[in-house]
Amino acid sequence: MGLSKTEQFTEEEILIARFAKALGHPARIAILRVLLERKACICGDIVDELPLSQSTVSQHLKELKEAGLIQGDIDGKKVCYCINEQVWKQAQETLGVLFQSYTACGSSCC
Amino acid sequence: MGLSKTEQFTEEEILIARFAKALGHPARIAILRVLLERKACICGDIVDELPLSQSTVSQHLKELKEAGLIQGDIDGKKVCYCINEQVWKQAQETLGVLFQSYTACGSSCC
DNA sequence: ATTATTAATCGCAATTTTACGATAATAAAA
DNA sequence: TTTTATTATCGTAAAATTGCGATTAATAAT
Repeated sequence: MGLSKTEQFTEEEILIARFAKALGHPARIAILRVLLERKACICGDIVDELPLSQSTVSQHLKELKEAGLIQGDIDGKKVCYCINEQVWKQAQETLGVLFQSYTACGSSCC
Repeated sequence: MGLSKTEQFTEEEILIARFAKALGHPARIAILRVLLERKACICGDIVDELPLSQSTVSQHLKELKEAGLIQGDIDGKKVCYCINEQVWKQAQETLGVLFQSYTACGSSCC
């Protein structure tokens, strides 16, 4: 059908998936890299850094913003985007916990 | 158009995005949790644990498998799935590096 | 006041994802 | 050998994603 039966899963599963989904496109990783690289946060020079149109980049920014990973503040006629520290760390934490919960199964699974 | 201009991005950006995308659905997080929980790896009892049909779960398993995060070995008429240690750690590493590359921008970005 | 610059949004098209039932395919059990 | 259990795959439908050009909105510059 196309839409997830989101209700059926735990809050944490949904949260982790939401963060991961936001990271699930090369363009958005590239955007985040630009934002991470320049400590001072940047505006729409991001567009110049990416091989995509302005509208497409804007849409990717929107998705990152909706996941909470970044925020954008208006500064004159430009908009300044940057990592949202709190949410970034939350994503780091929740995904980190998931990854760390793996303990090599010693012998022979599969 | 629907498909990413994947070629335009770096290998690493594509790799990270691929891992993240595989994690980008609550059902797949739930599946991984089942796999992580039971150290010994499990087969299609996963289906029983999820609020989705057999075919849907099978498809999610396929996507996790294609991303390399899990593997499935045939055991009689059952199939035993488990985390792929190597790839799991690679995903942990690459995503970890991304998250850690954030250094709080001290003063006032945005 | 008019003109440029910047960024968001709208509308559209192609593709992908999500989901399911039904159908294969495979192997164990009877 | 026929039946049963397990899992993958096919076909289909709805919805979401990706992408772009064109338009709008808002601010700065002239």
